[in-house]
Amino acid sequence: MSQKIIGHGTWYDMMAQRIIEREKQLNRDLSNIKTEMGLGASGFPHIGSLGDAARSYAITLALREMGFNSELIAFCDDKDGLRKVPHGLPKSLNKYLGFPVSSIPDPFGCHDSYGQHMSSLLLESLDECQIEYTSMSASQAYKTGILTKEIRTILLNARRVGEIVKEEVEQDRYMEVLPYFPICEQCGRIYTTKAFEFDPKTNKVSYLCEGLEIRGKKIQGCNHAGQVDITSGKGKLSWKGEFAARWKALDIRFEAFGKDIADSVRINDRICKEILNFEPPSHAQYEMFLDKGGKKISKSAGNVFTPQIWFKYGSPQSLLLLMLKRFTGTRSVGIADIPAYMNELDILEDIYFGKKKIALEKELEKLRGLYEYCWVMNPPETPGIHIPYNLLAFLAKMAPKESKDDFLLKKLRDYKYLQKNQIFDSEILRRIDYASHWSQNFDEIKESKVTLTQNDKKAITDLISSLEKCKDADKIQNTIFKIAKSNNIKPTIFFRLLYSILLGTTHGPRLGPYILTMGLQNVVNSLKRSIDNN
RNA sequence: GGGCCCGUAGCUCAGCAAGGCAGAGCAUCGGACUUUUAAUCCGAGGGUCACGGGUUCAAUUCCCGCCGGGCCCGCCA
Repeated sequence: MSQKIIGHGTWYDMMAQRIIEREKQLNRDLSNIKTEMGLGASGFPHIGSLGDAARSYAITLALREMGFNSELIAFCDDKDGLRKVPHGLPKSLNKYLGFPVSSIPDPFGCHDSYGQHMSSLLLESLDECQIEYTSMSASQAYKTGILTKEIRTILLNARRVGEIVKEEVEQDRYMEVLPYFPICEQCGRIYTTKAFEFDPKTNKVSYLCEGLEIRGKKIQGCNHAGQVDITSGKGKLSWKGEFAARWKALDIRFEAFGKDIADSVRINDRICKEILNFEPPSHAQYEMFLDKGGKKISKSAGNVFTPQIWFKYGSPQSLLLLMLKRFTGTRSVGIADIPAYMNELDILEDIYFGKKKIALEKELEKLRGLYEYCWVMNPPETPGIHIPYNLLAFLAKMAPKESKDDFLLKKLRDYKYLQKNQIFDSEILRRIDYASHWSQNFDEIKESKVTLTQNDKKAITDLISSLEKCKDADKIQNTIFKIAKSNNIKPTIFFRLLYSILLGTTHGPRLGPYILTMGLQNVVNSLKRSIDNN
């Protein structure tokens, strides 16, 4: 009954404790507990890839909070072959299908290779979130030979590997083919080769470049028959085996994974244990992120929801909140959810700083912990100013282009979010930036046609002639009321009408000052147009 | 064929990996205030937590089953 709260009370703390217990039972060295994430480099990284990192890093943080050293290894799968040209990239890349992504030129011309371009996009987003990692890449690993011992063991036990694969997923392939893909020395492709013999004396694998069918599409091989030295870096293990090799060689103790590779992980666990004699790392399986249409967010499909897109509208912490608040469960996510996560982070911040009370201690600790994880354990010392996202987006939309900052400053002071003489700090500017992007892209003022009655038209005509005489805000404000009343229109209704014409919404900022900032003549023109259009 | 997730207020969902109060936002309705300002403030209604069993002093939460919706894998990675 008496429940002691573990760490910060989150799932990550519990998992970390479980890992420690397991490692202690296994009697393994705890001086540096490594977690790992794999990062794909064959397409634009989507937010799900960042989720993998966020969750593994949260475990690393939790382990550190418990007093252990821990390190996140970001392992870049840059020897994977290109299977499909991602949407939005030139068709000319088709000629590189089957090539390791690290040997394909960067179509953007800014990195050493296609693979490096893609993986750097994800690494940049990790930096943005202040996720610390030790970067490694497959090409580097195979070249420097850190996996050689494991590769040898796996190839020498290829028959057993084949049996495990068959037992787990009923796939026959590796009963005959070695779980190793040489890069064809003649055509440069990797998945087209079939490795059939390993000579432990020379470390050489014999292969035939016979081609491979992927998703119904055949990638042609060149029929070259050759040999490759496994220590040369000119080939790689199949995923069914490579994880295990990595885990052992790098001494990995935790790796989270998406359910799409659950089978591979299960197979690798067995290979790791039964063939490499190494207890596989602890695991946690998470669900895929779905886009709002319910389809898996895929690296090669169009309209990829990338971390970079998120950062346009929301903070890194809000993205981490999305990733960390729940571990299980399929998540549907779209750009439209960003404001909600921004607001939720503000609520968490209120809880963290005790501004908002939570009755249950367990609940309180968990939410405080979640907040700290979102800030990768470096939360701000003082709470920020919490301007609701929607309000900012709304104000940003309403603001006259020429004097946006003045307008926002005044409104935020009026609404008491800012003190009388307070000016924007970097935090508020950031929020304004997010909200402005939002309103520009998703809430554009529509040129909706407003239907006017004869009476409306008359009132507006009256307003036009009065406006031309007005010079100050209060006078304009009063004039609007007077005209509404003199035309037998309820002020509320009349205001709503004017907002519709001028802003395309039913409400907005105090009209007097707004009309002045917009420019009297502009307003008059706009009103005239609305009458003419009816 | 194998596996996973979801089902909670009219809507969107939180709560479930640590069993102990049925929750939030929006919407609806009522009231107050109003020279409009994501108007604001106060209040109300709304639930078989999909369904059936089990464990338990106690189950939305854990276990088994079942129905419905969705996803992943079954090439490669």
